[in-house]
Amino acid sequence: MVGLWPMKDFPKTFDPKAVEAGRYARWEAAGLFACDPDSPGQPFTMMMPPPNVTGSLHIGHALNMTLQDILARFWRARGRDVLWQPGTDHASIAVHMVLERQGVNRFALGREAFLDKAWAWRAESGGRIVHQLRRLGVGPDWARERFTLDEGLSRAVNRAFVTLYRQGLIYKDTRLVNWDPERRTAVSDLEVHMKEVRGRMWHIAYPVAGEEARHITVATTRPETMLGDAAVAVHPDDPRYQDLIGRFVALPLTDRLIPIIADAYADPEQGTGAVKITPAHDFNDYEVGRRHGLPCVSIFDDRACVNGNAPEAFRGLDRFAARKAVLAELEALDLIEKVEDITHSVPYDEKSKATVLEPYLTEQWYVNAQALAGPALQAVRDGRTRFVPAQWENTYARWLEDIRPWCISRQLWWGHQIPAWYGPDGTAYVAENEQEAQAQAGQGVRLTRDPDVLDTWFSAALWPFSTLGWPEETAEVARYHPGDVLVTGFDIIFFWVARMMMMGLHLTGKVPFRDVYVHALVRDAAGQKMSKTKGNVIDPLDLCDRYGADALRFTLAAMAAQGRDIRLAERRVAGYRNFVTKLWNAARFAQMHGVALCDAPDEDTALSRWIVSELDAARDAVEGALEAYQFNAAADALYHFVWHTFCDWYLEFAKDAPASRTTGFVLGEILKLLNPFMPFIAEELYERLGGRGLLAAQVWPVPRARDDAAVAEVQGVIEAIGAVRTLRKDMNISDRAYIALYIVGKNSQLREPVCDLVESVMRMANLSEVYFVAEADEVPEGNAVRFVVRDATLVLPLGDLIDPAAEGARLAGEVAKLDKEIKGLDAKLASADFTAKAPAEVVADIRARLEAATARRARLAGALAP
RNA sequence: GGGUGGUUAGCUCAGCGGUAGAGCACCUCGUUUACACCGAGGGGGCCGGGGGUUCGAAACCCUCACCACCCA
Repeated sequence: MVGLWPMKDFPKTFDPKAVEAGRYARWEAAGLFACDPDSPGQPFTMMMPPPNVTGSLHIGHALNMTLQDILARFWRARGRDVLWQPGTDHASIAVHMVLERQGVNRFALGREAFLDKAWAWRAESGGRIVHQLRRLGVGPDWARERFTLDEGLSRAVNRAFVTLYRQGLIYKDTRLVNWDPERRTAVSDLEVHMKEVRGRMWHIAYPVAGEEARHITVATTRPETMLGDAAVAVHPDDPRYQDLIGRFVALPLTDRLIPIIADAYADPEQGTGAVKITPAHDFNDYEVGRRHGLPCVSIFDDRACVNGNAPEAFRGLDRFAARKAVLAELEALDLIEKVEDITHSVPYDEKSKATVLEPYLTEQWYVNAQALAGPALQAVRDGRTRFVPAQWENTYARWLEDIRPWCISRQLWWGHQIPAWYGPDGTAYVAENEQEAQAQAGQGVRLTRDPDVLDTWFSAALWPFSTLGWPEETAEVARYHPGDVLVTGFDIIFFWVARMMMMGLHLTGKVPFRDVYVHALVRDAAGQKMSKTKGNVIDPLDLCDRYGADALRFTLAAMAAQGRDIRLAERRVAGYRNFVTKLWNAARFAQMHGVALCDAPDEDTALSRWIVSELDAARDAVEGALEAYQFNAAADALYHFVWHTFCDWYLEFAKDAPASRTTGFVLGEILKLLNPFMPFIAEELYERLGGRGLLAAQVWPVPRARDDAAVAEVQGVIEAIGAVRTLRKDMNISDRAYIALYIVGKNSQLREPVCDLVESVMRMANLSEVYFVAEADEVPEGNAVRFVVRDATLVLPLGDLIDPAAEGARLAGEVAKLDKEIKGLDAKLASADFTAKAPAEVVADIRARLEAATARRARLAGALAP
């Protein structure tokens, strides 16, 4: 099959847009991405971290998905039955926010109508990201796509909840939580974003009860919370306040007396050393309050407006208005001693970063995470689950060792409604469905379901097995669980990885995955985290448009070095786009000369055996790197082989006889090796070169015997050509001046390889003739440039083109350089410590280097002498 | 305050006990039909500072400085 594509249809550059969509559709239609439970292949399971249903593709997703797709395509080609499980999570609070932004007020609308709107939104624009993923060329098993609110996954959630509840590991408790007063819901400790903001520190004098003239001064950034103060604390050893401990202050603006207590929480160095204690509105104060049995009086309602526990005058004011009112009153009473401008950390909600969160005392559902953490820690300690890079084990372990109860209820509507029903007396009946709850309560008891939903991460924690049908004992659970690897970013080790470990081990007895590959964060070229507000966001779809998905994918892989963030500069993408073009043109060259893909190379030439050996080395490097999740090393090996070995040398040599089986063979193998990284162009070229079927369905190249002798031969030729080129440039000989080359050494190891490739050598080094001579005096008289390659002296008789003095100086310089090297190596070998203590192979290596340098010096000196 | 990672060529980064590397940028030459998104050649580094371990350190240990992130 020759001339399959007329040259006018094989332009000089690859147009990604023209082929990407069509290629993807063909892969999908061919069922290429589907797992095959009946296949004899060993399963390879990878759970896609489900993107948020409100999300759209950002560069972090692009990295995460590209790396997974590389693994999926690689292992599939190596014969594994790959299940890459896709889906999205329902993102409770994010969906609420999306609808809020559209002007939907859920409290006005009511639960059912709100949920209708949420589902309608999801049907229309939810999961946009799932379609964007196709632009990247990534291929999970779309037929198995799941959503965390799917019926099966919801059943898994109920089963998990009920199981843990019956085991006493889920319970209700009243404690302080982080509260979002706008959405009126609890939020996770992990979803609190501490932001440094300018604020003020007010110093307020509290009158000591029964001593009109005496005050104790407390400092606070939140004066409005004084209405809920339960005490003033001083350090037990603080000499200033010894006589006040146990006495009371008259809390201004109220008619309450509150005690002055001694607690080490009060820092004598800070401010006045006295601190107001508001147990219902501050996490630290809550602990102090518990230690001292103080009342815990909340002065806010769920919207953070002052409630009935505060004096009449302030009721109904929101927290910001309340602050103004309190300050005005205190001012009027002349109790404000000082106001300082400060910067301090204020808790905002992670999602919008706009709402100030409020510590708020409520009853919520909790998971006893401490009980689940032990097995999760143990599984990593004994290696059943392995972090790559391993350093993340520490992060994981430190968090689990110090884990707090996991608040799983949210006062939201979009999500898994908690499977708990209450009787009229408040008794809770926890069951997988209402019928069972009714059965527990007894017929005729009126039940009301708990209105709250679960933290989205609760269902996400079940993802590795709920997607496979758990709690049913499905064939998929048996085959694909536990998974082989989870590829994710470090930012969700706590949110997700740790929780999957805890839930997976507890509910299934197995770790959810063997390896956790933790990749970097993608930053901008200056190392800044990308954010919309900074305006430094790089849009992966835009990069795909401008450079092609293959170039973007290859860039991300090439920069994904372990343990380091990626600073993505656009010119790197452009650079790898150039690599795509280079590959394209290599194939174009082959096509022009009628090369077609071939199952086996020629065996009869050193050139062929050399490139096949180099190809095999590249295959080996890529395999080893991918098995170890060293994506950058794999990409580098491919880049170097394709460009600097295949294109720069092999194709140049091959120009004398381009249409060889070897060229067709090596090109085909290159496409297979590149397929995981740049699937679009690889597939396109595979077809253009007459490949059968789809490239993406081909098996990975098998190892081949390498021929070290052929490698050494061709490398000698390459060195000789390189040496001639360098010398020409040094001597300022134009590329167009064709000159003769004399190789001194009739039995040189260079002789045969150079003779075999002499046409190429002459073309590549711009030579007019190549002569082999036995002795240096056979070279014609006159000025010449001499240099040494391996065991031969090469001479370029250049006559008047060179200045003999300059050439003599150049040679002397070379000799001096070698003398220095020889001296260094000699010194090393002269050291008894070195020869005695260094490993034998290192000593032998130094000896060999010394010998080579000495021989080289002798040849150069010989050239210098006559 | 506690923890983690980083500091290697102008830039972005590999390498992590045995001759300092890549890509981009830069300089010189080149448009002979695969490719100027190219080819050929070249310059450029006390591997953050200081100690130590070792026959040998960019790499291992200690320490300091600065940067980034995570947790309080």
